[in-house]
Amino acid sequence: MANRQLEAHPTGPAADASPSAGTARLDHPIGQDAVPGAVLDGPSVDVRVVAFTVAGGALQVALDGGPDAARIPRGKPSPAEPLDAAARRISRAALGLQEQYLEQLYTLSLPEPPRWTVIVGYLALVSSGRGGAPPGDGVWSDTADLPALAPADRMVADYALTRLRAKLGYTNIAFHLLPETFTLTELQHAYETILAGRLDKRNFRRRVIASGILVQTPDKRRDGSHRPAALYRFRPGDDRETYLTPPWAAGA
Amino acid sequence: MANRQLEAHPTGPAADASPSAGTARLDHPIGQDAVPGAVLDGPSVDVRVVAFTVAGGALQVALDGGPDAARIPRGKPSPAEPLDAAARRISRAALGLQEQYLEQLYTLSLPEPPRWTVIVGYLALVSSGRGGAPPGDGVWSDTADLPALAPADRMVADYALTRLRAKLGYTNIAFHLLPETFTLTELQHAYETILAGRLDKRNFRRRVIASGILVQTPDKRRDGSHRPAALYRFRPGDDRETYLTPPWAAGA
DNA sequence: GCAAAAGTGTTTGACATACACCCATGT
DNA sequence: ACATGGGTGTATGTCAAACACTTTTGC
Repeated sequence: MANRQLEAHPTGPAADASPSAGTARLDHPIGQDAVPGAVLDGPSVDVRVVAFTVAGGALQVALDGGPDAARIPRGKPSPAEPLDAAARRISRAALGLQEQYLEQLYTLSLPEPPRWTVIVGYLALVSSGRGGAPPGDGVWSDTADLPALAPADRMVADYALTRLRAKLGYTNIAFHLLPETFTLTELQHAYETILAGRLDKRNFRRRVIASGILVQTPDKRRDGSHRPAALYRFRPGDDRETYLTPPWAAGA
Repeated sequence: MANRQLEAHPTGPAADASPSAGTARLDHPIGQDAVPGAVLDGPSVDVRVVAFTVAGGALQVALDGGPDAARIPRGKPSPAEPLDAAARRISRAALGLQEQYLEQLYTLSLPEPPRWTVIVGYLALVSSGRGGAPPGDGVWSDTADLPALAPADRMVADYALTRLRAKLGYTNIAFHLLPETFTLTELQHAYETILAGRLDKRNFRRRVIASGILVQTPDKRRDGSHRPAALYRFRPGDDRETYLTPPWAAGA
């Protein structure tokens, strides 16, 4: 059944990026120190973190694995490690910085060779302040122009983007994509970038101010030959996302 | 492999129904040349289904395992089985009927002895038409008066209830708890039972009618010494829940 | 003084809420 | 005729959407 889903993805070249292709997959989750011929009785658990940031007016996703074998950052949780902790660790290793938001998305089971794998997908948001490219072979890749991905990676990435867009409508999640201080115009641009649409300046400002999650700093930003913009800060404490993440998520 | 047999699994039939139970793991991708005593490097995957129904004016949860060891119905997916399919199978085995709604909730990893376990939690809704008690040692237990549960079970159950309540506000999920035809008063009572609060009759009817998800049947129900009530039916097709379940969830 | 982005209010329609009485039936 | 639950409409407030001009700065 799951195979049908995978094969139904008409991504074309994506098929070649499938985990089973090529020999250069030394970092495959189970390829590390597997005892040849050992009985592997449970599935391999694979935590995959789809990390977004906003840069250059575009929504970007962190990928690693090099340009010809792009992959979503991933890793295996150790038995004693909560899944959320594993996702945090993987995210930080792949990005070289702290994500501002992390949320479990969905879990799926793939019967694919070389091994039964349970994939736990996570969504991470990274503030655009942390600028540069991720360390190692990681890159930030424009969501509008993604390289070929393995079908499972593409599913997880597509779903992460869907959820990110949906959550923009009813949460304050977008603030996690901005640097510590920012102007209202920058905030609005972040929304517009993710939603791929325009928003009314006055209505946007009214709503976001009325929501009470912003604090205006005394500082202003002088940007060019025009009036300087007031800088705002995300009010600490209103931080935690609420009911979509279980209260006990700390132990996940 | 032997460890799998040791894992407490009093579900009886449900556990035995798993294709992977027993010794013949011939379909395992790389387990063909099994070496006894080898390292068990993957976790046990445990799908747990929190099934709700409305009966007797109360919200109830399906439990099995007997009165002194009440547990949430559970089972193990086989490697080739999508998690959603496993949840459906477990749900039907435990309830002896088809659930009307099934949604993945959250995945957590427990280092607890006797073995590393990854729990995938599901929410199921059962229409109150299907009346009686579940088969075997299963019972419907009032949510207001739950027996003692293992901590993990209680977390999953509490979270399922939280999500159910939250989703009532912005989805049509509650229709899955009702029989095929029902009166508007019954529908309203279901909402009130779950939310533990009163709703205004006229506003409730106006909204639910305006939403367009109901079709009035030509029939009426004569109930007592009062005017008969019109029977409604949940319009088919508006059925599937939308953006909280991934589009590819069929393969999960 | 002009270009360029920041900032600011009012009007309008849609929707949620509060609220009370008549209707159809069985006894 | 009366008891019981089924069924209906109106007035009010809240909130989101549409819409255009003035302000501050650098050059």
